[in-house]
Amino acid sequence: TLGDAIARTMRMLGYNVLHPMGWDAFGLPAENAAIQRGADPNVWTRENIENMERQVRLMGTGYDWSREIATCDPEYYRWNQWLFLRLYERGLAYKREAPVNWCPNDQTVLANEQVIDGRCWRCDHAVERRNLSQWFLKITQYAERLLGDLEKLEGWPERTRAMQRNWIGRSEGTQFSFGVENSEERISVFTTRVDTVFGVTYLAVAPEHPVVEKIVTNKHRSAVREFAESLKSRSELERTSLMEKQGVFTGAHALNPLSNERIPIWVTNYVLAEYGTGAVMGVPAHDERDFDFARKRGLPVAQVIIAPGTDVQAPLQAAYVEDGRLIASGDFTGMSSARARKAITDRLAALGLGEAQINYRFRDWLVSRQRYWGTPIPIVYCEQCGEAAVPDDQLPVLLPQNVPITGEGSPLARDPAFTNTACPQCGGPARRESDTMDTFFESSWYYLRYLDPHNARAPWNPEKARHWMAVDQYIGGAEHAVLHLLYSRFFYKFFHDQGWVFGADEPFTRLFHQGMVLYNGEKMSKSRGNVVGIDQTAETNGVDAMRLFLLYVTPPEDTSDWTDEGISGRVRFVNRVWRACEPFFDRARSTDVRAIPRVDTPEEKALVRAVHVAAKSAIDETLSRRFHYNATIAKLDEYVNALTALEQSKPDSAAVHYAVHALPLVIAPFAPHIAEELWERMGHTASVHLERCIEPSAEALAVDEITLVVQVNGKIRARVQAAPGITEDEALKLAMEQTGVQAQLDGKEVRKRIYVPDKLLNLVVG
RNA sequence: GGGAUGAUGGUGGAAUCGGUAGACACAGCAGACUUAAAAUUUGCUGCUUGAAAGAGCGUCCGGGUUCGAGUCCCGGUCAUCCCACCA
Repeated sequence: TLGDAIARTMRMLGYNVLHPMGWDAFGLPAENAAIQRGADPNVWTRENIENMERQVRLMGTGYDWSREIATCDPEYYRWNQWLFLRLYERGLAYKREAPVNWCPNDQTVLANEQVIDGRCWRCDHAVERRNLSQWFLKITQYAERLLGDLEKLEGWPERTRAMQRNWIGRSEGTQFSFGVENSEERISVFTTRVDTVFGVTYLAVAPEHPVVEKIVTNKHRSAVREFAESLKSRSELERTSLMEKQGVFTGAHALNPLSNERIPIWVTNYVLAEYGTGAVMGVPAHDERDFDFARKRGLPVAQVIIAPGTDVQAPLQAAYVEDGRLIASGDFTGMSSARARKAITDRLAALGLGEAQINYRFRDWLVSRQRYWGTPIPIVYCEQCGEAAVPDDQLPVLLPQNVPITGEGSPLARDPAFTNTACPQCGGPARRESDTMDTFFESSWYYLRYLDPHNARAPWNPEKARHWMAVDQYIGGAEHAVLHLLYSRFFYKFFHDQGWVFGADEPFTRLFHQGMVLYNGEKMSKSRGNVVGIDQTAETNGVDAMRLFLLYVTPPEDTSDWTDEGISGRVRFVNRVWRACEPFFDRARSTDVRAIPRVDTPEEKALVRAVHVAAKSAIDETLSRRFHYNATIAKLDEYVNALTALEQSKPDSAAVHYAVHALPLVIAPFAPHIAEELWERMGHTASVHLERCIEPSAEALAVDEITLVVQVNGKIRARVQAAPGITEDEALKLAMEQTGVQAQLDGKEVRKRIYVPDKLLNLVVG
């Protein structure tokens, strides 16, 4: 509804608006329906699209249906496969074994972005860690650009940019290695606080770290294994948030490369295998986690940083994590933390042991799924040639029909008709990849397909992208901040690098997050059984009243609550509009809506003004990209209230004629049905939606009289009516006549006067 | 722990630049119309005080800047969202 009101207003302002609609149709809901009711996902999805499209059309949304797309259509997903192969050719899609998120309920792996607080974004089931060989997209190669270009996205909400910044999680530090005593092994660590390196009293290593097996002493081997096993059975959720810091000694020691101190190596549960190097230097004096762990394990605390201005210290009661000045740090003693970080990194680099390093918290995007209802990944595995791409001329790799879906294991893997194929290189027997793509793959580029939806030779024509892109106004929920909106930026930058799109390398110039719609304070969902029957509500209240209500309850970025009482105000409004116009139906085209009528009385003048105030509000809210149509609709209320009132007393007034005939034009973007009906009944033959909107006129917006606020010492003491443009002296004269003002002045001297023309006069007295 | 955003009547909200706080609507109350109800319509509706005119208070709390603060600054509380044993 919001997008439609924007598109309609822009169109009536004379812009060429592309307002398309498509269906993100692959994904788990269809597959789950198949499991639960034995439905064919294909049929189920088509039925859903049909029903949703019917409802969207019912709401009077003016999409360009000739550009409609559905991602489950082979016409669409063949280009998914095509794009996947381009990424593959350029090394941006790769298969690798790695610890990944596994949802045991949905029986598939998930991207990190799809794990919310350790749970599956779809079914809320706790996610497990598994080592699996999976397809990834190298989004981390674009980390720096994805992060840096956030600054350029001034049309995006700050919170979304902050979320992406958080998610990318850049951190600058130093990576360097410790030698292991009596071993050739070295253990690399990453730290942002290399200035604390002389305070290292132990090394902490993740249990999965490959070095563990190599360095653990026989005496400690069984304890370490037992510890690692005990962690394996726990979900990531338990490991991170619910468990205390634990650890076991490996029996091995490392050597601090700068101090040559001998330090114990521990395996701990609080070091993550996937971040940084999987190993951390333990500095209890200057890191809260390390302090906590050292205390539990009786490890020494060695302070090497002191707060500026202090010198000797009692034993630390808590970690001192601030920057400061180095002590007991060899050559570096006395330096500030900032200087020391650079100097120590340089020294480590000179020794060939390390270097400055930038780490990102986010990982490559895991795109393969062990599910049926998605785009097949166009790769085959040949016994002779290994992994091979499906050639472009064999696309699309069609998703087979009538595959049994049980919810156990990958459906495609069990379908020999699908998996058995010939190797595109040697022609020998080969097996197709049975995983499908994450649905976010499709949704990362669909906006480009809208430009060229029926192109059979390419996903889109670059010249069309040159003409239309980037998207001027993107509307979507905030829940996609680190999913769809990040992936799309990545894809678009890739397309830009390939020369498939031009100009800015960002797909969405302006982004607006629309709030959710609640029903009586509850989230609408099928599982709660409280989805408002659109058909039924439309039946009782009318579509235009629904549209108006959705825009009116709350500013569009906020969560709105659908209440059955609330909509009655809009139903009344629509009825009032009709009643106000009804008497004019038979007086066809009696008024030129482009000519502002001459009026005599203040009431008539006020009505003409109300028309222009409302028209201006719609335009201002649109062009300012604020979209607070709730304020615009309030002004429509005032417009119609003024019209109804004057129609009672002076039904033949030129102002009433004007206001009646202008009304369809002003409400057209918000209540398109009644607007069209009224327009026709007033004798117009062409659609109101092809008209230009009413251009706000300064003359019509001008007022004859203003209310001047008179303050004494900043407190309001009187309000006086005056003509606009009144001079300060005249205003003062008027003000002094007011008894309330005189009482406050009480003969005191006016020290200062502040005059805001046509608004306010403030008298400051001693 | 870090980050972002917010807090205005019984309710949703308005006040876009520092200049009339509460527009507009919902709910409520009282009246008109009606046999009655619905619909429609008129009036009232931030709090305290007052018969009224009016006066005082009032935008989460405490400070500050300013002639003037819902709006700007500092400190705090609470709420929502994001990240988080990220080294």
